Amino acid sequence: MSRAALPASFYARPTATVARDLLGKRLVRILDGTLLSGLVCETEAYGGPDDEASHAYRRTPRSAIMYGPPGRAYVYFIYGMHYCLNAVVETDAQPGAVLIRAIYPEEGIAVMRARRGGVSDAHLCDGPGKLCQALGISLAQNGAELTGGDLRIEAGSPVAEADLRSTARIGVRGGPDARHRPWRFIWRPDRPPIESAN
DNA sequence: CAGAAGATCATCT
DNA sequence: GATGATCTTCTGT
Repeated sequence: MSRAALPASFYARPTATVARDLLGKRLVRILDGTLLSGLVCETEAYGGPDDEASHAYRRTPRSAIMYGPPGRAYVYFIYGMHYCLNAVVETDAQPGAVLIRAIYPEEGIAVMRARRGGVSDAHLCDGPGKLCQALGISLAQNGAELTGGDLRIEAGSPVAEADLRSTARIGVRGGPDARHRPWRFIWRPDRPPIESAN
């Protein structure tokens, strides 16, 4: 499979575009020397001057990284117990971020199971806090370069890319006019990649 | 410095 | 569908 990390130019585009295009891409995490990965299947777009829900709506110490170069990880701690992983997108003029909401686990599933404390496979990584727990992502990864290293995003598999060429396979919810809900992009492949392997 | 809210999750009814 | 867990971050005083 292709193991080329996406270049920074991939992220230097409008937030919703990046959120859409991240579907099917491979999120890779090297944890204690073990490779864990899964295909991105749900994202959410935050950004733009009118998005009050975006952490970049106001510039604070926490959101400062969103004003930096695109292609880095923005990790924050929420509800006293969960971490959320974002990709910084756009430019310093239009800061934005894409929340990675869910992935289909593919590699290193045994490790993910252990880290998730016995939940069923269907719920290993089906939420922003869950995937961070499964992949060992915390504030230590804040600011990490997603273009290479222990936390990176690679091109998707040919099968995933082909499936995503059909717009019908992508669900979209929210948007600026839907009660200020952020754009959410959902990809549900015909055959969930989880095999009983690993 | 106090107070409230929060891009969530697991569990319970 | 509702609730508790748990604490950082931000805002107003």
